[in-house]
Amino acid sequence: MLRGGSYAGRVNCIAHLDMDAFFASVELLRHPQLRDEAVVIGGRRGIAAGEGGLVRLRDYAGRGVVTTATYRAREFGVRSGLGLMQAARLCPDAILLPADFDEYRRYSRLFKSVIAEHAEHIENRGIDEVYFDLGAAAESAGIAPRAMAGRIQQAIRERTGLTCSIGIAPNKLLAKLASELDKPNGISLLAPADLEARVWPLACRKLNGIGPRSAQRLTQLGIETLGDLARHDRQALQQHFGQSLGGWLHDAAWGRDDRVLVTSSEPVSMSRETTFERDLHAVRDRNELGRIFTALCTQLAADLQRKGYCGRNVAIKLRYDDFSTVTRATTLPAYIDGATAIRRAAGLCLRRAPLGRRLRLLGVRVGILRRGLPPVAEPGSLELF
DNA sequence: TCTGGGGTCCTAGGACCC
DNA sequence: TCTGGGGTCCTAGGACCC
Repeated sequence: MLRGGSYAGRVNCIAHLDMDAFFASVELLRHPQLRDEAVVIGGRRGIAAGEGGLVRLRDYAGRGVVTTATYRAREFGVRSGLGLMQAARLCPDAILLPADFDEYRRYSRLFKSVIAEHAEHIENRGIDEVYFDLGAAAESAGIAPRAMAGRIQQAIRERTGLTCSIGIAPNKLLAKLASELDKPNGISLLAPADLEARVWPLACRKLNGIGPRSAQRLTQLGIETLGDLARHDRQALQQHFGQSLGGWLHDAAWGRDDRVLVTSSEPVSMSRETTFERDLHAVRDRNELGRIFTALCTQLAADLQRKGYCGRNVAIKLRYDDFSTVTRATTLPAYIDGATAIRRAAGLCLRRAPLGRRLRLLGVRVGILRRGLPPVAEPGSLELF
């Protein structure tokens, strides 16, 4: 089934545009007095206001990770994904702000609408990134790609007050890599001829698609840089990582990527999950767990209905106190979008999961989505037959 | 007092059908 | 009766990304 649109025509000059420290920069627009402070976005609901209405990282106690940090905070080693308690050790004086996703989404729509005024074929990559066909945009404006990128960067800055970095390359893989090379507020071109000098010295982990696990396995083979990877025997990589991943790793190190721009897509699944304030036990904390479970199903049903989708696969996710994770799923004969139906199916999944040890997270997901309302079981309709 | 929440895609294996 | 192959649907886990 075709799940959206793509654009493959005459693409030889792709741009990857990445907003600089997006959430943190939006917060600095709202709190300009914090511009020279180390600011960390993160934590969980209900960060209490401290002295002067501000919470310092050292005053925070509880679970949670850094979502984003300002460049000032990054100087202390604070990065996305770091536990807040660890971040507090590195930079106790940093200001901690809760995430305001409604506001970030508003700025996201704004900067993307600015790009859309200059470029036609745009691929969304989440809240703060896009790919687009810079070659076509530059051609219709009658200027060089780099000048076009500068024009868009400037327009975004004027309209949003935010800076971004743009990578320009013949394909998405290299464009993504390029946008990281000169952050913040940079523009970088990466041509195939630059591979040896500018790409191969980089750590494998820099490549979009090589995560912590693959990087570790590469290290075990003595492969640290993309140059090491490029020089490694392709067959040997395929022996080690499998036909598909091994081949991809080798191609990627050589800057080869023929993915097209995906300019529209339909969601595959929607989910809600929550990490508890403290670990809960399925039996001893039965009531509290039940309330949270039902609330997740209710929120998920509201999400589906607001966006106009129903689905027929329901899954739950459990994370135990040792951070191990299990999932249980069930596919239903009919599409649903209601809280009660989701709760019922999710409840059956829960019964199939091990509940002996304490839980730190519970999640509910609906998949096999379809646009529209679920079929209504009309009372008495069987009598027609 | 380590480790959020929302996603996508891939793989392996089993059930079932032809 | 036995053997085998291909295709589809489904579950569970895992890697990765923003």
